[in-house]
Amino acid sequence: MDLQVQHRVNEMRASMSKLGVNVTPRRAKVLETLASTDCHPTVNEIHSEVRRLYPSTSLATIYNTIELLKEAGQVLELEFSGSANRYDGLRPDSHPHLICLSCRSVEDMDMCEIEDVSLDQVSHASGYQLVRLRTDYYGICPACQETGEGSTSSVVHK
Amino acid sequence: MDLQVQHRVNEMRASMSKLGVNVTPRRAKVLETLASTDCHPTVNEIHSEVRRLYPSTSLATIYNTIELLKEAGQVLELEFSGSANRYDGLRPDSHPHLICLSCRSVEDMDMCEIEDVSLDQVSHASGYQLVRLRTDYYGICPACQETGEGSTSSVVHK
DNA sequence: GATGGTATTAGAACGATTCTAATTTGGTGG
DNA sequence: CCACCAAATTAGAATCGTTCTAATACCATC
Repeated sequence: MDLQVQHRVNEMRASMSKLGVNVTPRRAKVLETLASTDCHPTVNEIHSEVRRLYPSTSLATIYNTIELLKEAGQVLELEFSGSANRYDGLRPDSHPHLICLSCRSVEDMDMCEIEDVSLDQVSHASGYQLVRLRTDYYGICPACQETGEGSTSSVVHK
Repeated sequence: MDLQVQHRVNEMRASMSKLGVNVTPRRAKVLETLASTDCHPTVNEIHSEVRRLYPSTSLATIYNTIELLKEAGQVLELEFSGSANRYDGLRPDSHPHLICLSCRSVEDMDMCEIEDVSLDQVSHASGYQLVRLRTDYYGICPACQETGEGSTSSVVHK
């Protein structure tokens, strides 16, 4: 396993242990899967991956583990109503994403010149106790533009 | 009907007509419902409201009308995976919201000092053809803080 | 080896959304 | 006034992601 992945998995483990949750082999494999990709996998994708090692693993275990990770603040959940939620275990803090309306890819957006307004700032101004921020840009990714997928209005509005 | 509401409904009608969609009485009532509130209603809430005038209206008509409004770019859809989507017909352009994790309220966030990074800017830097931006702040609203709903970690993480 | 608590499983239940097929409506031309 | 057509609408089925439930498996400790 890549050293960086290993390091991130250890962080997650530590966080869970601190909550009194014990990290079983299946759970560990969920952590590793999340720490190994920046593709923001769905529960099903994680499930498939865990099954390669533990073929009898049920979906419930994945949902369960993700719930625990959420409680530990170690995974970021991106909700979608029409399709499956996506999860980011590499960077559980709030950060912006680029979402392709055509191929449904989700990638981190890292632009040095973009600075998110801090939660503290908005908390103070609004009176809310804020814990999280969602910032997602929706459009057509460069790859889909090339194949012409991004040119019809139906796709854009889908 | 309030003049401002009337004005907004007319805008929506015009947009739909331009697409060749005709605005039937039931559809008009959906528009009016959306234009009359800044509470970001769910499909069910709109359905109930439309039923007060046309009791036989089915849910499908509401979904259908909202789909048409989306195509016309006249409603903003806020997706949630665990609960029903919310709709903003007053301001169909991308704008930030404050979402309470306790009472599930959704309100517009209007802070003059906050300036969203423009889609054009991010489009240029990322290579995406961007059409929409989602910016939502999650936390506990002032009302829920008072009733102590915001103090338990379970609520925060729910 | 028995006991108790946690983890896990399979499948049922749930809820929002979408789909489908049948019916209704409203306008147009005979 | 009626027949006809296209669009709108309906009720209910189907779908799909997620959550719940009850039973079973696992594992440490006594």
